[in-house]
Amino acid sequence: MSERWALAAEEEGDGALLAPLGPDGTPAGPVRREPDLVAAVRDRPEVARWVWRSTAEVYPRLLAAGVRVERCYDVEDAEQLLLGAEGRLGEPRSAAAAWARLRNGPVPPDPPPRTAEPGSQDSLFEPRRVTPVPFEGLLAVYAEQLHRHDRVGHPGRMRLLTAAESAGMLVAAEMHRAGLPWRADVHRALLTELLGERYAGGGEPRRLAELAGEVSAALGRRVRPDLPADVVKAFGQAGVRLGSTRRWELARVDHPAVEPLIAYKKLYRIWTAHGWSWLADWVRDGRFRPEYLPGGTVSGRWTTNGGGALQIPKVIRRAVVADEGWRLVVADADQMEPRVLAAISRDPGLMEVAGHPDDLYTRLSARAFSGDREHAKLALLGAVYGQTSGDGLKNLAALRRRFPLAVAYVDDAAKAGEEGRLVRTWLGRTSPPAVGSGDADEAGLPQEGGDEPVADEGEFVPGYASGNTRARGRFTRNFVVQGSAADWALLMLAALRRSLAGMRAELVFFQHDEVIVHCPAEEAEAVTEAVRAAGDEAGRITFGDTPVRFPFTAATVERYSDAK
DNA sequence: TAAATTGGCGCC
DNA sequence: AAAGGGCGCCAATTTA
Repeated sequence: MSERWALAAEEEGDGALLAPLGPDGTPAGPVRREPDLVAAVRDRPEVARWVWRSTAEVYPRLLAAGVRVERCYDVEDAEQLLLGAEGRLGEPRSAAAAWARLRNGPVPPDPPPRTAEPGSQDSLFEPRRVTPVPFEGLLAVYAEQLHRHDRVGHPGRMRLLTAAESAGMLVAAEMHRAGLPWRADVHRALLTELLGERYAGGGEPRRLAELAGEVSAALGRRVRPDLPADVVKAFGQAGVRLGSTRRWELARVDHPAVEPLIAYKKLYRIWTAHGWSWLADWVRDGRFRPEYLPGGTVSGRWTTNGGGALQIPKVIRRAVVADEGWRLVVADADQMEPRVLAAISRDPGLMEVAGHPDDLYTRLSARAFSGDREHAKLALLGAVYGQTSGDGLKNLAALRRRFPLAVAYVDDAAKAGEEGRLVRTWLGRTSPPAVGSGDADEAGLPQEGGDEPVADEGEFVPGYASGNTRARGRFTRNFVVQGSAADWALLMLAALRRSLAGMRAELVFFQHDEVIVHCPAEEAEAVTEAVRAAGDEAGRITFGDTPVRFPFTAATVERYSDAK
């Protein structure tokens, strides 16, 4: 049937340790050592799931040898998710730590996170400094983890979550390997067009220097536009008081320096964040290969390491061009937040609105906002983000009248946060505890030790400032929606990956609710269909039996910038 | 002098 | 008119 094997790379050399696993996760045969990890996997196509310490440690080696696996179980990722579910977030998550806890031994701290170095696109191949765990430890931790799934609030959902995020780990490694097609020549031409030529001695390109000159001329003295303090001072001398140099504040000021200043800031950003040095650092052989970290944010959204892959400015997307004869299928999930809110709150009205593939906000506005789509959208996003002022509040009242369960769902999450309780996504990813709350979670599980996670020390101290309490409420309010959307996205990616397995198409980019698949032109139609199917399938698997649809806007293009 | 923080802005 | 969630990255400034 579905065979499961545990696998570990030997610390030295190419060898591997392996063991077949029984239904309860314990070894079903002797541990064996084989001299070639890649061959060990390649020669066992019947294995349906590989259990290993860390996907990032093992899978790049397999991919480099052209070997893919169907499924895996990432023990360290699962440890992190289980610790969260148990209200123990912040305890070390390494397999070595989990093994130490099982034996009541001293628990080693986690190694610090690695940051990708510019230029070293193969950072995934560099072994991470980890505390080694013996193979018997890995086996024991895995078997124990299976039991721990049974003790959380929703065991079935938790099993789905750990399996899905493990699938995400496979996708992440495969996307890193494939890379986003990137035309350096197009990028360079774009930079020259926007920024002007570079001067020989370095420094700002021509267009930036010109704009800096215009700003200075308008303010009557030399100003460095990239220094907020200098800008505020110069405006002050010109009789304009600024609290900051943020764009929205500048845009309200009537002064001839504003326009060139805003233009400067926009171009400066492109120059520093996605300019010539970025190109030299991150694009190699026509591909941009960021390192993806599934579950890199507390809410479960992915992050990337190096190159700012999730913040590629729209104007730069012209450099993302499919290979000759190939296309990019660019697909965006439509109105994901309200659809997810409908599914998790089970609000009948909102589920009905979200039960169609056409524009949700239009339907919403027809129901509760006399056809005003913008108001409908603002009200819903305001509810999800915890907006505290503006039009949002009046519109929120209308939303609450028509969709009481949906609004109550996020209100309850906000209340939980304000009271220092934990909240969870639909599949069971848990919010980090409020630092300073010190309480065990609602399941009444004790918290070991007095050390809180070091992150955010000093924020959210109850009783210190009500502003922090409210901020905590906004965070948990958003967490349940954003995080459940991330749950869905994992299942969507897993489903899409499965459908693409028989094609030449490759997933090359993922950004929260958007995917890019690079494929031969003749496969584009099938890929588009696969994406659409993956969206709805993920909706069914993640959220169960609801009428909510998860449609995509998909475009087949040669350049990323031509989508939407 | 190196590490941590700040301001700003890109994306969702 | 002004404001609400999550990030990463850069340059400058402050802190240790």
